[in-house]
Amino acid sequence: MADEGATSIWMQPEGHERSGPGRRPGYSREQITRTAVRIADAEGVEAATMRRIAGELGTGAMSLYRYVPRRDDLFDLMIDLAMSGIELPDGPSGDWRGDLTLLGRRIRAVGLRHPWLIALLTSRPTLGPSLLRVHEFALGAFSGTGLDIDDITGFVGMLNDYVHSAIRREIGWLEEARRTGLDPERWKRDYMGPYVRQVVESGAFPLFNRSVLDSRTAHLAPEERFRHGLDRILDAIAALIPSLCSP
Amino acid sequence: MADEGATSIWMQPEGHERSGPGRRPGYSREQITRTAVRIADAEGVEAATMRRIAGELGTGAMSLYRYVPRRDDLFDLMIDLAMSGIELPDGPSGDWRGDLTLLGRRIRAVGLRHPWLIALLTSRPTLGPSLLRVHEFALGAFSGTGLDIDDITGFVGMLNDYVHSAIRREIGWLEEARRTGLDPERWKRDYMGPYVRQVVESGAFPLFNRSVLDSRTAHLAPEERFRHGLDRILDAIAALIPSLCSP
DNA sequence: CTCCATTTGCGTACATGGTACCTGAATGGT
DNA sequence: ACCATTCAGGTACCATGTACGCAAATGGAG
Repeated sequence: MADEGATSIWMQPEGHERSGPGRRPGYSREQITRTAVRIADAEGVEAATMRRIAGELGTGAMSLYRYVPRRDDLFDLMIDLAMSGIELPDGPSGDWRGDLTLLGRRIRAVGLRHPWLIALLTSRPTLGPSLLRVHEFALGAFSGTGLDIDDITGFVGMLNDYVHSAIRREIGWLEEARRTGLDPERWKRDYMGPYVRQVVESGAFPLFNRSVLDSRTAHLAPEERFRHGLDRILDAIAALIPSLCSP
Repeated sequence: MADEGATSIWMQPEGHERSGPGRRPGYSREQITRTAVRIADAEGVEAATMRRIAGELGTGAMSLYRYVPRRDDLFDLMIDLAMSGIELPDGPSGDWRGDLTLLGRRIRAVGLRHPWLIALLTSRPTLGPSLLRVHEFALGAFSGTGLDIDDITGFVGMLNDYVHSAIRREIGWLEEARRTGLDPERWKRDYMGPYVRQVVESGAFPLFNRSVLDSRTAHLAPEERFRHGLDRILDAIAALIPSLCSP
């Protein structure tokens, strides 16, 4: 074979669909990816090791390498499988705000269902087909506004940035607690709590203190807080669309 | 000792400043952190292993554990050391746009100088003193605008989100190329290029195609592109500040 | 049916990582 | 001079990704 693994995983077909001689494959890329996702959902992405995935499938670790070139490529496949769970209308509805609100909520839903997703997604440049589909839908939401493609890309970027970091804020400390082995309540009270309390009581950062103590949105339910932030981003975008602001 | 490592690294002093009996320490937390940062800058954060850092200091890996409870805590220290390199005025100047532009450029500078910084920073909730100082400056930039603390927090978040993801876009693929062992030019041409070309030529994602092919900002110098995006975010924020829009 | 090139299954092995544990050396108070 | 205390760092353990090699399965050619 020429240059195995020297190109993107999306350029390498499974290769198990010829009809020549040789033993029939007993597994599949999708089956392996699904297993990895299931393990990562339940115990974190660091639990989805090659041996563990293979064990779950009843085979040896090295068998997986007949289907996936490297572990990093498996991450790309996991990301794309998770993103494929986002159901979207076939095209934009004409109501860009409604479309993007829907998209934001769907992304949040998969981000919570797969707590490893956002961390992987933002840790490496990846462009799987499902991600492209989602991205295309986001771009399409602005297609009726007469905006420049650069402006559209920028707005979609702003939205993505917000959605990703909001999800990270929502689950980041939970994941960190899990990684350190403490239960979340204990982590908040014994691990992070004392330090934040010390910082607050020192009075060295008065505005930080206000953002911790005087916040009204901090007491909202997570979904409400997400929606509130998303609305602000959409407000900001609306304020910058000339055809809506100064026609 | 009671509960070593059961609390944040920022709550655990070095402990090497008593005057009782016992051997004098030969190293320091800061020295170890500086060494780790130097290695990570040159060869990536994955090269900054405990053994490697210790070797660079001429000692054994286990000696480091007298100064740092876990490797993850060392990451927190590295993040904070890098952030401490950001020089800022003592307080806000009154020109919030100018202050935040300055801050954005400074963060970009350290993000490029330490290509591992943004990835670490966004991969775990950490709140070191230097990060707090920078955050407080960002919050302070809005202090003269009469805004609600929740609004200020939201705007600072928007800005942070943009700055972080812009830096990631700028260096993310370079880092990925280094991780896979290819030189950047080869990675772009042989690894990612063919896939993007295939996607473009398939015509399946017309708006994605336009964002790749018809972009004007894509041909700007990196710093210009960063400034342009930052200006758009600041425009968006300005448009949402009621005291500037509808007083 | 028999052979054989081809492909998969997977055990073995290696390099590398974090870090628990232990011994010995250094140090300052009594 | 003794000794509790603290640091240096070697050894060891376990987990990880994955290179390599061989046996088993498979379907076409004769």
